[in-house]
Amino acid sequence: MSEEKSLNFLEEIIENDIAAGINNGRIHTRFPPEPNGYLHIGHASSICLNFGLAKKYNGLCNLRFDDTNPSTEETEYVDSIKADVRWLGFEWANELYASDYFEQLYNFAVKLIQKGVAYVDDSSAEEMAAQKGDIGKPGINSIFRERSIAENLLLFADMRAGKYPDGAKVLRAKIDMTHPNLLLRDPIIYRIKHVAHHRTGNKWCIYPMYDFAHGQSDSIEEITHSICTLEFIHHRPLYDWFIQQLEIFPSHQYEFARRSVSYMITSKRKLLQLVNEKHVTGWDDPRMPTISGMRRRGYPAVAIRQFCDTIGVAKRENLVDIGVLEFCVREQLNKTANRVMAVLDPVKVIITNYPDGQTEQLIADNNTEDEHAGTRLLPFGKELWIERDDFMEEPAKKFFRLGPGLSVRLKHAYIIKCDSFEKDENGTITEIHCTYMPDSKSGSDTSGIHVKGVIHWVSAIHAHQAEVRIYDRLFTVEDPANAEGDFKDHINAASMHVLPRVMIEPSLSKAAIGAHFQFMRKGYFCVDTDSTENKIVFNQTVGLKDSFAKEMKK
RNA sequence: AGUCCGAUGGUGUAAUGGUAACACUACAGAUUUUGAUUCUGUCAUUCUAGGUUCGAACCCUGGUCGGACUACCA
Repeated sequence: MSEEKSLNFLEEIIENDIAAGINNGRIHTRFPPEPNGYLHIGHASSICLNFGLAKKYNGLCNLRFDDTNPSTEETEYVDSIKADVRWLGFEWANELYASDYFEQLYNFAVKLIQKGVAYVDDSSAEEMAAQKGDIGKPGINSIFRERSIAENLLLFADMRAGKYPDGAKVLRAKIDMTHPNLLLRDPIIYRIKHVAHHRTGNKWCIYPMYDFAHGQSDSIEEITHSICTLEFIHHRPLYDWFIQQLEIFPSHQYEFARRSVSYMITSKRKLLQLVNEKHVTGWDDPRMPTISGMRRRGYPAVAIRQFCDTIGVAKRENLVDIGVLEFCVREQLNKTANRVMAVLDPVKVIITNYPDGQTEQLIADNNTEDEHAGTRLLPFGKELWIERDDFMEEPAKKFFRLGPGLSVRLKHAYIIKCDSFEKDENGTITEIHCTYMPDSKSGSDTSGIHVKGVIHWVSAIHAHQAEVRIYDRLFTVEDPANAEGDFKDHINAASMHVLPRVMIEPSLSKAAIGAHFQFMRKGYFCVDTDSTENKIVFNQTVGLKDSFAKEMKK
């Protein structure tokens, strides 16, 4: 009964708050993306946290789009974000938009003016920057700081009415130009932008700054625990100041360290660059760390959730080994993916003592890890395709596969022995000649022969062809965001290999888009969205562990 | 320079004043009709100097190191 799992620091805060009766034990979180890009693995972490916490403590979690900058935001992104959150397995209590609060936010600003703690400033961006001071050096007051309340009210109304061009005026909070926290040196809270908004159209020509929208949006929604990443820690005093001045619901913000994963990049700006400059085929390129990319690559949602859970949450910087993510993916797929046979790099095997033209149907289990997975029929014949690297002309030590005089088990089928082989003028093996042991058939083996190696194969006359895309990490360095030079200098030029002529067993030819398989002894693969009626395309999701390859490297 | 945040095996996370643990990785072995899976084992950890205490990863003080902050972005 006492399967006590330790709490992370946020759970601890929440449990303490519940125990103290704060908000009567009500828990309400939110996931607040800006719709200016696709969600990535870092967002997945935040989604799992916010939705997960709400679920664990019988609370609610909103999906709120922080859409305060119309220049960068688009409906396409809204749609993709909703799809990704749902695919990850979460459903929001309310779908909300900061833009829904524009009128209320405007009134909040008016209230600050009336209280004498906000003013309209005509200074240019350069002037304000100059007056701001510096780290460790106090700023100086703007000459517009002491305008009368009446004048500020009038000016702000005129800003809304569109009487001024972009950049002519801003509304600022009047706090303290000498504050050690730069964010409290009279921050801008409204700016003029004659730009259409993806939801409000041309209704507004002034837009609140993120800092004047985010905290109040949380407050309006009565979010109890407003969870965000560490870089917003300096903003908290500002949000608290607004809440206090406006006398509205006191949401509390808590910050955690964003999760970095090795060989990945999670800057929306940089990801957008990869897309725009065609280093990848799109936001959902299977090499991208986006949720849509990982989905297309074949990572199961449950694996991503498990990953987020495994790496936990804390406040220190981190760089999580991508191997942990791959482990979670393999662990899920091992339980769920049906086993099939596909030969990625084919070489012909001819079984000389097998009758010409004969075929037989073998029974193959789909997944021994899943007792409900069932079996399928697998055709066998005289000519087979096997993997080129399952044959060695001069077998290495401990090579348990095919080579002159060596015997091997064909999975689900017979034991064969290699008698001879043929090469072309380049030294490439073209054909391998074997004999099979008729009494060694899987399931009814009476041969008494024991072989150590088992290889996969596909019957040549029954084989279908497929394109398979093999992926490697997108970057060559562990931490591309912090590596020397531009992050694009570290793009892995060989991050994708296309195998145009892979031999697949016939059962695979009608697999549905998105279906997961284990290609035995090779890895996990899924059917790509590029597949058509006549051509099926597979993505390699992740390879199998390969202790033999590791051994050979030594 | 100022303010704030952080520091536990190679990596990530626990231990909340009482034997430093779990996962991944690495390594070794067992099982295996996937060199997969599974199972067993091994290596390896509290930034530093003081203080409080019977007892400190934990509390206090100083230091060191790392990070964040100076957009009409979020």
